[in-house]
Amino acid sequence: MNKRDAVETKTRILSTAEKLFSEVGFDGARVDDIAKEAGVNKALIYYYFKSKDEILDTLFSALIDEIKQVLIQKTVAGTPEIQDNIINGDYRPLIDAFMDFMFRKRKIIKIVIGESVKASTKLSMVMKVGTLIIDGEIESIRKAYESKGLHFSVNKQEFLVTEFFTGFMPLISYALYGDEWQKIYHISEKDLREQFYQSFKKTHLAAHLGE
Amino acid sequence: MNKRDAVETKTRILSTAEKLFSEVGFDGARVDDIAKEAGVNKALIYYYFKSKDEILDTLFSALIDEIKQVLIQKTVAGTPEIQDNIINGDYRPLIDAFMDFMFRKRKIIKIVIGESVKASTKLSMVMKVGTLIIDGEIESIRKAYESKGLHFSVNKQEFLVTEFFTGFMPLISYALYGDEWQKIYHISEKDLREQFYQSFKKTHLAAHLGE
Amino acid sequence: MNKRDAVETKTRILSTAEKLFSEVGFDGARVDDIAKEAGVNKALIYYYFKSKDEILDTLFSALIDEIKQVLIQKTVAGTPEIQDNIINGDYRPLIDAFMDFMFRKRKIIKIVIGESVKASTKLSMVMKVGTLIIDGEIESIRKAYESKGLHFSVNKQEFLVTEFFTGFMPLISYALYGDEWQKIYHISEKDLREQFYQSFKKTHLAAHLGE
Amino acid sequence: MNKRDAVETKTRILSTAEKLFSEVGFDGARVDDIAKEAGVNKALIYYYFKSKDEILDTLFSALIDEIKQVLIQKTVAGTPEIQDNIINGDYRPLIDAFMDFMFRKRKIIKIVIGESVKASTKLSMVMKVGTLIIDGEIESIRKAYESKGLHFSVNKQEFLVTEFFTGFMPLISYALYGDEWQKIYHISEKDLREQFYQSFKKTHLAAHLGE
DNA sequence: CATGAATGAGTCTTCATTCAT
DNA sequence: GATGAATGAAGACTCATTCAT
Repeated sequence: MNKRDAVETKTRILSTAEKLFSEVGFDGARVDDIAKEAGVNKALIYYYFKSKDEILDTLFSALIDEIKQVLIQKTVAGTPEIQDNIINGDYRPLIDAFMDFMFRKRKIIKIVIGESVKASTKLSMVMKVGTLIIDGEIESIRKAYESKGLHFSVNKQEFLVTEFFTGFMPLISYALYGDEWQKIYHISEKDLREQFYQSFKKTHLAAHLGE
Repeated sequence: MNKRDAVETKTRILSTAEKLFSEVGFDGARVDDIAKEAGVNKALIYYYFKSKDEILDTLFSALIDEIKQVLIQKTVAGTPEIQDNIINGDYRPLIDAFMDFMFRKRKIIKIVIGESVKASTKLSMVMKVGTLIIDGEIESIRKAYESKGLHFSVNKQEFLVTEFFTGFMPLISYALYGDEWQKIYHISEKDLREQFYQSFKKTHLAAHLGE
Repeated sequence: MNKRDAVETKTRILSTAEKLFSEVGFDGARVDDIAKEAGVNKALIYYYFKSKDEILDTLFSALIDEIKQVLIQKTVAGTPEIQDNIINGDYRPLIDAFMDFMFRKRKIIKIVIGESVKASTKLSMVMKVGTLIIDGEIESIRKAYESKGLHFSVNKQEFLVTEFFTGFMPLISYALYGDEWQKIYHISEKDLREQFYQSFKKTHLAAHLGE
Repeated sequence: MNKRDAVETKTRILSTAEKLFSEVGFDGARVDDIAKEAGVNKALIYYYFKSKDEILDTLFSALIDEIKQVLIQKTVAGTPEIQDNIINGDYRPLIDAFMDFMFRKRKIIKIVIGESVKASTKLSMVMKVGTLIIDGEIESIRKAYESKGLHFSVNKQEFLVTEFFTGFMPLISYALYGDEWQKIYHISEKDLREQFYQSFKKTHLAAHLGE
């Protein structure tokens, strides 16, 4: 096997683990099953990863890296258009980008949430990621304002609470329960997302606008 | 041992299980530890419950029962005062009652969320409970309106999406991460709750008022 | 409960145990199940019997007692008619009595055989019972002969081997597998028994006659 | 470890299980003890076998395979000499081969009988094996006759009953209780076998000859 | 006699992890 | 890189038996 194959093998292990962790939880997933479903020998998993925990850590790190990437791309390093939209209160493109990302990553998000509710966890990944995103958001908005010569100030603590509980968590919830909602109410992802966006707009975003 | 003791023993097992499940997750909790911490013989747990799963089911059922109880008490069967408040858009007492309940029940709520994100779960408890609560809410509001000879109508699907994702889930999030937030930001429960309420008011509740 | 009921309760426990032991083996049977099926409290079983083993011992003792009873009644203490038959080589009534008994007792016989094949068992019940019966048989034949002023002599060891392996064990086998044979070959107990008797007659009994 | 070792390990587990099952019964045997006595890690047993039951099944299958092998070798595919013997009514070599086999396999035969008397067992192994052997026997005799231009006919049902209860079961009994008999009556295997053969000859085989 | 509650000592089975090749 | 074999440490669940009333 050449390097490309090796990388591919490791990736296959990771995505299989992601799938299984999201389906049955981290504790519920068996390394045996990951091996079987990934089509590799179990010992090989331990060749690539020191432990089952390290697989999870790798997935988490990758998630955080991607989030940073998306944040930078979609906000801070966003096009002048995006920045205009933000100032004009048209968050639609931003939210859409975010929802795309979240929906695509819903498997690992489920894992993160599943792990975060265990009290044993040190600093919950959710708060870690939430704070990360919100900080990025603040920065992005500030930058947008500044690029127009405007000033943006905010009560950090108040802002955080609002963003985390009424902005970030609803979006996360969409990633967690969107699938199920579609099934129960026989609604397409597109339609549900539109409904969600309307709700989000008239609640969370309305507050943004109002400020 | 008389009947009272037996009931007490079973209750002790249940609350110990609730505690451990919430701390390390359902899979992470050991029946041995539940027994040890509850001060009972392990076999006794299996005398009262067919399996570890049945302990969880019992906790879930009890939660749902309590929620129904609270709902009825605080809304549909509420005092005229409560009903007046609803019509006047003063949801504070209602929300407070709810947050009290949720904060008190945060241990089991964490378990529910932890289990709900596993795809294997049939109909996620969260959606079950969420729908239950929202239906109760609708009924309560309708009843409040009708008692004043007013009419209350709502687009059910739209209402559900809004209530679930931007109303129910933020409240759940408060139960999930309130503790951690307090620790990280060195803020008391009372203060955090006030902040949360203000955020909730200017986002979710504002939409209610606006309708 | 008066004494009659108490006896009845104990009997019910015994017959339920006999049934379960024969169905799933001694090890496979649960005291819990005996209690449930007998409709008594589990602790009550321990009031009547010191242990699960003692239930088995009681069943075994009762079996041996009954065998002795039957033997005496049907052979040694048999009517002159029976004794005539024996001398004339007409074992039919004797064999019939025996098969009746065995078929009726097939449940406990299954238990005895099941236990006897465990090497750990001290002296196998089977050999104990087998020897008991064969000794009785010898005595009965001798007595029949003597009552007619005839003499009956036998090479004990040779007789024992023949009686045990080609006489006693086929009869036991009938008790063990008669039920199943009926089911598989769709044959009534009456017909199977007739076939068995013919086979037994032309093999084992023929040798008796020939002597 | 190479493949040869692996096979050897699995075999060791099987023969240890066979030994223990025959000593204390299937239910009485502990997987822990099998592991300890086979000198392997307990988990390794579950690497090779899905469950304790599967160990038993494997032993049973192997027994049936061996029986088929012996049958073919000793009868249908037997030498002309063997076939001559059968026609001449000299079953000694055949019976000897059979008794050798049975005595060698007495451990697993005890297990089979022990399990077969449990009503829960589907189609009792004993009847399965018994029928298998008897069918093979019929075939072998028929073939011997035909090779000499002779005709062999038989009433199947009658033949089966005779062979099973007065031929097969006494032989089985010898495997079950031969050991014990030797101990009780202080007789060598060789002598007991001779006695058994004489008894078998003048009962079961005499009927064969007479036909 | 009778019972619900309680227990100690297993018993099978699982699982993350490692070893030898 | 890759694999079949092997292992230590638990884990859920069971069961005969006893206790208190």
